[in-house]
Amino acid sequence: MSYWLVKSEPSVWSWDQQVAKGAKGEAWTGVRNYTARQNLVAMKKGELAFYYHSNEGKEIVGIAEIIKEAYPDPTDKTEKFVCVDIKAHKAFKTSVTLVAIKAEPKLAEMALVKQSRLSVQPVTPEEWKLVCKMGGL
DNA sequence: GCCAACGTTGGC
DNA sequence: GCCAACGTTGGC
Repeated sequence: MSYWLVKSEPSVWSWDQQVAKGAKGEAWTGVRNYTARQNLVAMKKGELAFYYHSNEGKEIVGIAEIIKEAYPDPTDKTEKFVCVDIKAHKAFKTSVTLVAIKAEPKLAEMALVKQSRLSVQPVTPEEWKLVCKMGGL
């Protein structure tokens, strides 16, 4: 069981829109980076991912679940990249801001802090537990 | 809106 | 296959 973190600009696709899709979920398309692609491919059905809002908010707002493993991204004309389907799993009671993450020494190694540009990242079990706690879950 | 960090492209 | 130029992301 691996844990992940996916990023979205709320102006493009927000948590609320994801929630509105319900159990059916939505294709997580638009990844055009090979490191992120590798992470997408490694995702297994049923695994969980933090849902992070970049630019606006800069906070983790909830948890999504992978409901379909990697397949070719229909929005990619070059046919090199893949996407997965995810659905909203659980909202945080309180969102965990980037500021709060940076203020927590145990989270200093998070990819979110170290590789801020990577849009699909792995999260360690320790980080997962702590961030869930900070989010009120 | 600026700029640093980083990924990608293309000429050699 | 290196590396300079360029484009993009995302925090501030």
